[in-house]
Amino acid sequence: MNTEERLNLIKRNTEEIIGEDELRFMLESGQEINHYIGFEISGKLHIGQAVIVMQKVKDLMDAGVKVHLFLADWHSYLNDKFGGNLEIIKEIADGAFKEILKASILTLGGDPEKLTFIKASEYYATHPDFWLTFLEVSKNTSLPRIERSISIMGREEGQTKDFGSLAYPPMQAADIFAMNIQIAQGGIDQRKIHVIMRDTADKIKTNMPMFHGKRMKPVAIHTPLLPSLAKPAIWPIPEDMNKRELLNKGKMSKSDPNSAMFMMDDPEAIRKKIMKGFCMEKEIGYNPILRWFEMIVFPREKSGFKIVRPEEHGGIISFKDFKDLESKFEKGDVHPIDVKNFLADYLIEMFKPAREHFQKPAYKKMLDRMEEILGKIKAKSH
RNA sequence: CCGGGAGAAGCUAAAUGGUUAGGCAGAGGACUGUAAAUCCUCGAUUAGUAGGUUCGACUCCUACCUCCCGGACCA
Repeated sequence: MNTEERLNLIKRNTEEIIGEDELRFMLESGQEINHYIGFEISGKLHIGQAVIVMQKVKDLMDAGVKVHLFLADWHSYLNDKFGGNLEIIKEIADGAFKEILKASILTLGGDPEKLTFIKASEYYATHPDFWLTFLEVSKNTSLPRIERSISIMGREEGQTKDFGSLAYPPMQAADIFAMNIQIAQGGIDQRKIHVIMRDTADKIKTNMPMFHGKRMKPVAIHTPLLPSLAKPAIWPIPEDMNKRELLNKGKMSKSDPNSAMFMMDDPEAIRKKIMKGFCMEKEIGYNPILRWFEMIVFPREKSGFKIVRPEEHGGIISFKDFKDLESKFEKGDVHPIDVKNFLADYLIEMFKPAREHFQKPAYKKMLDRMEEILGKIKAKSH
């Protein structure tokens, strides 16, 4: 693969890349590039993470980048995951959660053995100078900025937060510096923190961001968020609102079981969730189902695909690319049921490896154990 | 630590001490070749916890817990 091919692989299906010049420079140098993406330890990964985010991890692997999956156990504690129980968080991080990440990459056709995991708590224990970097980031960022960046933790604005949660953004930035990362990956919701990271990069002295002897700001790669299939909060959407923007805002939430889909969902559950999806006939402005085609199906079916329907509903119809699907949908040549049926079948087939992986007793046990813990925490908090 | 306020379903919210309205979300059904919209149906053996007063407590009292707001302490 030449530089251009590697760059294109890294860039495809991203929302944005901050620092493309640096990225190009690094690729041209031929030197090893360190990537990282942090995961909070929560329950199962919804497919926005397992498919969209992990596909980018695989792209980076394929482009010859050294990828690292950062298990952010301390961050999860700060963000009250698993009832804020750090011991449970650590256990899940080493068990079910890591296994889910491996299964994701397996499903996407990658080699789980090539993934490098780093657990935050272990990293901090062996790298005490992390904390000086943490202070340096903190010292060079304003309080309002930290507060603004904190919405990524899934909190509403104005909601009360403890002081510890303010440590989260500088920690995340310091993680990147301390581990000598050149590419920080995340969903577009991570943007504010990554910008803080890049803005403070020049001020850092202890773990100066370097690339083979040259000072360099880490690059940020952001993937789009897979929208929830639920109907928008307001419908019909007023003329002056940007439908696409709204669609991205309605991201999937794990806490809402109906808005989130998981790779290990059984076929009936997948089908049901797709069928429940909001999908207006001929509406292409706000249509999460079509957006899923754009984000999941077309990147994998580069030469297009066809939908086989009963004769009374039009018979076989094929699409060469997303625009083609959109225009046919807008004209009413394709019905919501047609695309829903196809999408359900497609996802059921696509997630088969993950489903089978977690049917193996050892892994199933891990999942069950995690569900059990989550259930207990839920019961306790009521 | 002191003072003040609050705690009712997933969220929100009314009811002079008389046996928990309503709204949103959710579930089921009808109608659409999906979903949405609309229409029907359902949902707390129960009010932060534990006691007490009373014929009767969400409502009054006491203690404790949690959260919010002030103040004190500033070595």
